[in-house]
Amino acid sequence: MRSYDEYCPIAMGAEVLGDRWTPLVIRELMCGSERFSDIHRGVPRMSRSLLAQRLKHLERAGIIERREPGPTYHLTEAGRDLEPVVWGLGDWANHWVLGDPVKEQYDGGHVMWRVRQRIVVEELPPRRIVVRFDFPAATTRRRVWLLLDQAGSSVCARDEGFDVDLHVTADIATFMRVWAGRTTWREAMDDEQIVVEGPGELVRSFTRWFALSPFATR
Amino acid sequence: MRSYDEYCPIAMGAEVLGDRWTPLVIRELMCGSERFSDIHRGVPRMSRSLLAQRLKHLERAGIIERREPGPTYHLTEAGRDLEPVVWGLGDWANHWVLGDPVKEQYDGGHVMWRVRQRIVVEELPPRRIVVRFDFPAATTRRRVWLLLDQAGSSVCARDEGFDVDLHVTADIATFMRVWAGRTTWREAMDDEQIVVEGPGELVRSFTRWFALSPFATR
DNA sequence: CTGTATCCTCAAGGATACTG
DNA sequence: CAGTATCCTTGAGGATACAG
Repeated sequence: MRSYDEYCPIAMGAEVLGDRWTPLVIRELMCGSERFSDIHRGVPRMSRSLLAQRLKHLERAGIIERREPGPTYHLTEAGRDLEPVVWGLGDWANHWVLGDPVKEQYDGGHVMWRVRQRIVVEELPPRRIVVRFDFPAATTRRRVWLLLDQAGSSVCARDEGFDVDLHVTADIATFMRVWAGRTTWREAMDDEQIVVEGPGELVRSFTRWFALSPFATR
Repeated sequence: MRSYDEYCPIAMGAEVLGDRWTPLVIRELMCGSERFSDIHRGVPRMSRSLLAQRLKHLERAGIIERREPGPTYHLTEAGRDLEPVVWGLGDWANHWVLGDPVKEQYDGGHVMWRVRQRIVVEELPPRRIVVRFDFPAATTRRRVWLLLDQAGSSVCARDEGFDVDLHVTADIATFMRVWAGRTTWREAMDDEQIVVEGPGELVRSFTRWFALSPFATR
């Protein structure tokens, strides 16, 4: 982005945070992604070359640090200091501009990636769990597997013949509204917009380890 | 700006605040400008057509409100709610990225416009005061007049034959550093980087009604 | 003063393929 | 996995002139 050539902190800050995609890259780092591919999974519509470019730029600006081996990316002290600003922007938008999701956002893979980052590992049963999500109305990634494990969970978009423990079938818009805290599990399930099938014990524990968006509870 | 197509408050917020110049336009509104030309004087490197476009966009987004007659522009409730985010961004940059001013920023007109917005009207003598500022090292607007009045002050970049009460001659970089709170009047004057000439009473009251940047004292 | 209209340029960034 | 290289498009926005 071209400089504003103004000696003003707001202008300088906007030069750092104002590049396209940059706030989302920082969001991914704030949400725990450290590896190039993980960051990219959180911002999949951005090209890999552009992500590489942004990471370099942020590194030069002193916001992030690249560590070998790995490599992994981490917020520096300056970057961590920027977190409240980015969360503040999110809180503002959550209050004033977030509406219901629209079709262009119906991406099962993307929601599930965000979901995965929030799984409450401590509440998981002490064994591996596979959950299959079906979002018939999604425009991309209509079927996604969530592989949960206290050691580390992951999201998979290809059928690799897992033994599925839990089946979730959901209207993706409703699912996203629950995730965003705009409606409740109870209401969505009562309306059968979300159906969870599997062993009763798992179904009951589901909403304990499945945490909502960071903005849902604020 | 193209949409990110993500159902995420940070992405939505970035779509509003991420357009080029937009944070600076909001800054101007936060700092008290209401009229099109006044806003533009605060962001003079932006073209007028682009400013018009941004104002419309912000109005559609519910951040600002256009009032007739005038017209004047004002932050809405949503817009005022965004203020802490923008100030937060500024505070962050003030701490982590603001260095000393560089040549591209040596614009006497722009600094003085920012200065004017902060004049402490209550501390002014009860009559009209004209201050002439000379910035020999400035790249644009090397000479600027500040017209002070309890009814309303203004900045003028053309010699209109004023009776000048106070002459300020300054190295613009030092002047900007004082403005930003990175050095003091005392030090700058001791080094003769800033020289204030005029009636003793006015010279002494000068630093009372001349307030520094909002970021200087934070 | 408060914009609008038009033209034109340039560079950001999307798409795609490739590499160590 | 972690990028790089290249090509190519498009639309953002700068410059300028004009209008109510």
